[in-house]
Amino acid sequence: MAEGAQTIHAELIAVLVAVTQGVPRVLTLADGSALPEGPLEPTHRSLQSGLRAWVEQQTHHPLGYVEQLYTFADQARSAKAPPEGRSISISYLGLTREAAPQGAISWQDWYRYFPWEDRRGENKREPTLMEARMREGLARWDGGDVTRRMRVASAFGLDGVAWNEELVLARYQLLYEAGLVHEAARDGRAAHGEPVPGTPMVADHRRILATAISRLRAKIKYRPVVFELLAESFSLLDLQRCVEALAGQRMHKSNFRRVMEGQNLLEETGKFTSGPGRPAKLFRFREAIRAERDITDTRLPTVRT
Amino acid sequence: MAEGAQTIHAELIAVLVAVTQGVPRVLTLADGSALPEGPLEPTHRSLQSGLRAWVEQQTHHPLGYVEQLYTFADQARSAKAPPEGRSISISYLGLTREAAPQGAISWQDWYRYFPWEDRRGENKREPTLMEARMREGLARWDGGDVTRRMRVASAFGLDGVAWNEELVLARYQLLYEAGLVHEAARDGRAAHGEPVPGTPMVADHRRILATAISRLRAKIKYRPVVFELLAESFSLLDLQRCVEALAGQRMHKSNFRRVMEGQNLLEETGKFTSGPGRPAKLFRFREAIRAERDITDTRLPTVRT
DNA sequence: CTCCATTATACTCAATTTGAGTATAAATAG
DNA sequence: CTATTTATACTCAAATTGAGTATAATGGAG
Repeated sequence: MAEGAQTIHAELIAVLVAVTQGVPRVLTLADGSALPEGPLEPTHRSLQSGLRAWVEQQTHHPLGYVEQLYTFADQARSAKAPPEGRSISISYLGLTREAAPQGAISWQDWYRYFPWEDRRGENKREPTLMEARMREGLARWDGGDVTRRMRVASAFGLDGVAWNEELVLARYQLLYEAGLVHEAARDGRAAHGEPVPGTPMVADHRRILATAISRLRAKIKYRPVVFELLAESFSLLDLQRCVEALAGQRMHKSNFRRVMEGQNLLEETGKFTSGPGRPAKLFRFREAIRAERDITDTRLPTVRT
Repeated sequence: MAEGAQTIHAELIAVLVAVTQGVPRVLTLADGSALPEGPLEPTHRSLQSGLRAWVEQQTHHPLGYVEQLYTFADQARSAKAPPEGRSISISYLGLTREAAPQGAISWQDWYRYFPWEDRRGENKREPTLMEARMREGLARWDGGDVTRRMRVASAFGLDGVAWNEELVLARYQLLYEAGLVHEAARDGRAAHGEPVPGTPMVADHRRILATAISRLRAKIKYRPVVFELLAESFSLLDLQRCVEALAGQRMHKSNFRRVMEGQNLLEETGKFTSGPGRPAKLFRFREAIRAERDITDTRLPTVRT
């Protein structure tokens, strides 16, 4: 940080999220191994508008909410960069609804990349087979070191620490350091056991995805952004299922209702669902909320049913 | 976002914060009108390490905590950029302790730029003269428009809405739109009254500072980062004063103690303060916490004494 | 040495918010 | 018309919060 400019190559990377029938999905290149990215065009007024334009052209669907995630410029990233310069990647999180993918892109269940992050199926708290294997590998890595052991415990909710669904990145990072994800082997790290299940991605894309999930899981707790993922009108259960899909955790039904209804975020449409069981009221988000998304608080109840 | 690279100029901008005797301060160029910035050097391994190196060289003081804030690339910013290309600015928030400034830099009270953000002095909730003037200007701007009026109310805590200290950026943005800060006039916006008190800064530096304050005020509530601003050992009152300085709000003493002591973040040093009044226990932050900053939760009590 | 101003620390208590249930209502499928 | 399914309404104890009051330990003034 002193004098002189240099040639720099800038790319945008997008993590586009949709939730379809209880499955949180992310837009990827066709085979699911990479996030969509492309160079920053001179024609774009701003980063945000550049990204918006590109996404809407690709997906033919409006992009509801966009948020900047992180900017990377490590030299490790500059493989594709000009010889003398370096490459900067600016990543974004975008919320949208799923549309038929065009061309070489496809929607993938994000838990495909992070199977351990989906805890909606768990009942009596018997660890899954996968969890058991993961713990073994991590234990082999900590090898009794107290600091390491504590990091593992607080990230994965062991030794009496509660599971925190926001720590997606911390968990991925730890698995990477322990050599338990494929990317670690690829980057030449020592492994401490079989890789944990979960599809790898190109370069650091899986880490970027983890960052996005962390951010989103945190954000839905205090800002009304979930509604960008839902249809125009929805029942309280639809809303709950959507939140649960993102958080990877089941929630208490009555409490969820109580919290949501007490916040003046929703208004009734006057219509009802049909189908098996008692019809549910359909709601929509109050339009004023959308305009003040950045200012309006939201609360969500915590875990389990 | 399609093909072709271009020449891009990248800069780092730092918002360095320290708290000295109840005053939150920010490192600026000597006259206080700009934040320190400089081009990204090819020698830096990563953005973060580049910033760290630069800051430590300038201030001769270690930089405790660093966090990326936001990356801008609006064409409005590219005045200094190469003719055909554009300029990207990556901004950072850093926490440190104040040291004698070297060369052309100086520490400034951040409330100098945002006088309305300091509400520690307020007692009976009679609006300040400044506040009254500000409200007038904002009312002139909303001109009865319901949406505008609501934005103002929720950002500034009017019409029964509670003041939210995190909305620093929203408030600055609103004042800018209403033409009530100097930068607005400079950029050729229509004014709706006298500019509100508060020193302007070059380009969008004041907005960046607002972003930093927002982030920091939010962060101290859930991550243990305050201790980067405190001396090695401190009393509970020192800690409280530091948090209050950042939040711009006074807090309830007993409740502050209760929350801080119930969290296992602190450990006693065995020493005590001296001076007027009963000596206070001196604490330090548990070292393990520093290592797991990104994982460990913190809670803070809310407002007022 | 005593009293006072000053700050620290310990308790108290009501109001609210949470977590976890149970009970009742309104549909559809056979 | 009965079982099944989902929605919605209540209940209740535990925990957390907001706002105080009471007591303890200093240094300084007289």
